Amino acid sequence: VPARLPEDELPGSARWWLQRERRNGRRRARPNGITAERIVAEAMAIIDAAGADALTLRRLADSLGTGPASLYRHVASREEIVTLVVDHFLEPMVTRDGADGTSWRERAQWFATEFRQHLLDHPNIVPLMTAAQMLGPNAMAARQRVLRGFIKAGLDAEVAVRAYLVIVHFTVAVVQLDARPSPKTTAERQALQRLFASQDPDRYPDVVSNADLLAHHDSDAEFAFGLSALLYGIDRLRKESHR
Amino acid sequence: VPARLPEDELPGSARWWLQRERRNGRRRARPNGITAERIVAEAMAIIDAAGADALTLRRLADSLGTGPASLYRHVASREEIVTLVVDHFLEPMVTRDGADGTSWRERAQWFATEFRQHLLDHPNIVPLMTAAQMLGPNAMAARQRVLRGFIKAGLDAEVAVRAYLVIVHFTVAVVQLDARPSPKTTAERQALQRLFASQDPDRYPDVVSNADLLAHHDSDAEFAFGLSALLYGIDRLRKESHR
DNA sequence: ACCTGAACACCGTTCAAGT
DNA sequence: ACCTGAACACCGTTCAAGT
Repeated sequence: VPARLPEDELPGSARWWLQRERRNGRRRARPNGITAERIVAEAMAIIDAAGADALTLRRLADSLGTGPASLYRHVASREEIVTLVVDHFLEPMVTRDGADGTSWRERAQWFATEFRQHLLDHPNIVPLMTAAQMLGPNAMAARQRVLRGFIKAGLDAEVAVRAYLVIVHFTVAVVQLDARPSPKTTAERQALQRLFASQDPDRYPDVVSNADLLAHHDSDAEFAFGLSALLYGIDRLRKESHR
Repeated sequence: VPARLPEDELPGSARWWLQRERRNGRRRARPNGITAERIVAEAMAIIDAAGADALTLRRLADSLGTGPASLYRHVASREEIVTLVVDHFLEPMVTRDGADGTSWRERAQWFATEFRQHLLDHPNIVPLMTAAQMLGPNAMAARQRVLRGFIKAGLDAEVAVRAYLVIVHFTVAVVQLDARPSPKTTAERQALQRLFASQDPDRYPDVVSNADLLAHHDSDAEFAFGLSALLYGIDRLRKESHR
């Protein structure tokens, strides 16, 4: 069993990111073509293609034409690679933009929708977002972009921060619960409907009689509904704080 | 590499639960005191105490006084154990009740709050909820209880189902993103504040100037806010469908 | 017939030996 | 000084050998 670092030194924690510069100064000798960046990019490709479980240091090293031991010159652990992959994944959220010169609600709608789409485009990354705290450089840049947009559109800083947090959490959340192992193919939906319908009608009458509704739940609609409810709520908050 | 079952045979999927009875009929000889139930209860105890990563078949077998191979007489894989642990965890949600004879909003508030508290009481289980589809017997019973309550309180079946789904998803989601590896100790909060404050003020001015707000985000408040926004939204939905 | 010790095919990580 | 093959201490799972 490897000695465990103090909790807050875990890759991805605030302290870990804070000390990253110093650590990287020490490390990072002249490599033989392999860099942390190439490792992270390749790791993300493997995860995208085959899922997080398939990300093996042996397979990753293979893709890069070395042995697993060589990776440790650029990266401290598998956990660190995953942390860096999550930040790498967030990179497009920095540059993408639209919704300029519009209301904060339109901006929020745009941001949430584009973020959700990016998550849906990389379903194998989604489970990793749970453990991630989104404190890397790309996460910071994306955070700045969204906060700036909200503030420019007239939100108080405090409301902007709360709006940002609740929207990010809600979006990751809904995608997460929706991008679960069994994708909703027609066959899977039917199995789900059958499972609900086959329950004991004496014990679970409402599950049985609503089997269709429960099985055919539309995640796009749920996202749209939840988001609009949250934005509506934030708007009420905004009006209170303006008074 | 073990041959991979078809996707929908994965433990926890609708098909898997549907075929469980048949499968269990075949298995389940007279054991020597070890049962699937004892395995699941002990597995949950280990996860509660030491986290999901600590759930090792060797350690689990040790706790039960056997070798790892013996577990395979009662259970097909580690994955199956985890699936059963999640359903076992949901058991208290079946029996707990309050808020009888009240409005659907009070019931929803009660249910969401008690569910969140149960999740917060078992933080090491929370990450497992992501992959879980909550289709086991206890999940079914809890589903029935909540739907029944909503319908009794006057909601249409369709609105009740949507309300149930969005509340469950939102609750798991917010707890999930909040129960992340680094619990929010004072020290961790300070590190977080320092991280935001130490960003480049030219590139991330709004992150730097709002470091305090970003770091001191209150998850109880966020949950309360999000939930009330969702309930308000459902109420508008309800009024539309009643018209 | 039931149970399980020992083995198999993997892991992430370390470190001494090579260049 | 840098790099990495080989080894270490683990996994989940299987199966032949024991009772």
